[in-house]
Amino acid sequence: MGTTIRCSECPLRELAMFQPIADGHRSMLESLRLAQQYKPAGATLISEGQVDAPLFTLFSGWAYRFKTLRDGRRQVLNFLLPGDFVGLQEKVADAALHGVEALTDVWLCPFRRDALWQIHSGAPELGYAITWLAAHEESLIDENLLSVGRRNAAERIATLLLVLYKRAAALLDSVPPEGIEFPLTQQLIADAMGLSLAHTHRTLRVLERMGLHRIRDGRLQIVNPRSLERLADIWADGQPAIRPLI
Amino acid sequence: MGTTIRCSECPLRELAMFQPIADGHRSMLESLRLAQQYKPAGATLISEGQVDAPLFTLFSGWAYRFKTLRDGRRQVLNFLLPGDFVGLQEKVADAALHGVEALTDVWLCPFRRDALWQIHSGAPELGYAITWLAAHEESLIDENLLSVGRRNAAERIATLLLVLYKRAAALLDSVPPEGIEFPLTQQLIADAMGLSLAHTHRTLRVLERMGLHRIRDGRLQIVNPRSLERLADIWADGQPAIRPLI
DNA sequence: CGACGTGTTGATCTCTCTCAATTAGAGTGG
DNA sequence: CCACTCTAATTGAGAGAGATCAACACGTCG
Repeated sequence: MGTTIRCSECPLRELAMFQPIADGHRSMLESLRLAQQYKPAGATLISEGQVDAPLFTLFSGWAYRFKTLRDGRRQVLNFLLPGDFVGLQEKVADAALHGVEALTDVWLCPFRRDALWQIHSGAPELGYAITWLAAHEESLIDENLLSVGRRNAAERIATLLLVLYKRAAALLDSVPPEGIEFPLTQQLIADAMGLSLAHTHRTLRVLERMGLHRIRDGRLQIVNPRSLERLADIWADGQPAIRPLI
Repeated sequence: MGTTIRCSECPLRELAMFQPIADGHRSMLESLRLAQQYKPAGATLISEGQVDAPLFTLFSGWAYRFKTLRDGRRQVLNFLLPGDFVGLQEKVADAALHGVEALTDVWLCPFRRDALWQIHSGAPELGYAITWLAAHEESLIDENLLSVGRRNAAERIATLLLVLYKRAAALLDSVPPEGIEFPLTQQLIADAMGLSLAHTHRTLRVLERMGLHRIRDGRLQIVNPRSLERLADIWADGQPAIRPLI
């Protein structure tokens, strides 16, 4: 796990959820890429206000984007899973308008600073894919905004668990009976859903007691998907069948 | 106001806030464009769940994107002003995940369904601009999510007024003393900030009594920008100096 | 072993919601 | 010109979801 994996051997691409890519495009990406980087859990990947932020694809592990107010109140904007493309927003602003932090140990595939333009100009298909990814991430945030603005605590948490479960499960060949890896702390759930820690905890307890889900040893099981979905009120399951990977 | 304005004579482009564009690109856009469309205030531009949603640039007027829950609770995701590019998200999903409604009478510059790909493949600079716009809109929603998740009612409303004021003012040569056009109802402000109508009204009153702003006859004046900014706790004023226009 | 992070829980408080009316202005039809 | 309707703004009273504050438990780790 110390050496750089070549794009031509990228295991992420093996997954059915990612679009196939032409060999030419694959090698182009490889030429724009730098060596893979490892960062431990808790590491800052992009700091709020950072001027020359990196551009990378999350290769493994979980991370999250967030914003904070001066007095310390923090809002998690969304969670990042393998395959997510990070740093786009920094390219439209002088400085990063949000921070990104590793939630677990992560590996990144960083790109050269000029990669965004190189990709657009050299491979329109991939440029289109980047636009796609940007629009897709926005749709995730839209869903979060709906949660935080209009759902009550139980509904918010049900929605979050469900959405994260589906996203994480899509990256697995099959979901083990103990459920998926789920590294979120209650504080993080609270910060993502605009709730206090205490209320998040109590609400989590209620859902668990109702037999909707279970979180044990850093793993999440969805016990009663039907009820959770009814609570969350999600239609259009949100998860596209297949997506690009840059 | 009944005839289609040619892109080569587009008055929006005259504004300093929009990037200049090469003649070739301008004519390309023109070839991908359909006739301008007028829609009255309240018209549905894209309905939630719509399958083959249009792609357009808002030419004049205000609109907003929103999502609703089955029981009718509604969350406004963001407001759209002239120059905003709409319908990108619909291209990454089978169906529109949100609705778009005209807030005032509007004029649209709709594009052919295949325009997105044509632009990316035929003019990478414009493809890049589209990615830019997508990332920029996401940053607006990030700010909204921070508001709704972590700011109290007064802070939320201060933030919204300030941000909308700046965006709208940037589209004007100069701001008249009566302030900018401001067509939002209190219900809409409530739905955007995740508040109830009653509390929105009371909070608006408080801010006005404190001498921070004034809303009269559909116009918004910022009376005390300093205090509003302190309340809103906005750094990095968020508004890029110059942006693309598709 | 003490420090620290995370989970857990009780008691209290308050911001914001809900429900209910009332007012004001614009538009419509007779 | 006036009744009628509708939308948006306005306001009061009461209720409640969720915040805040304060402990305590438990496991890990240097």
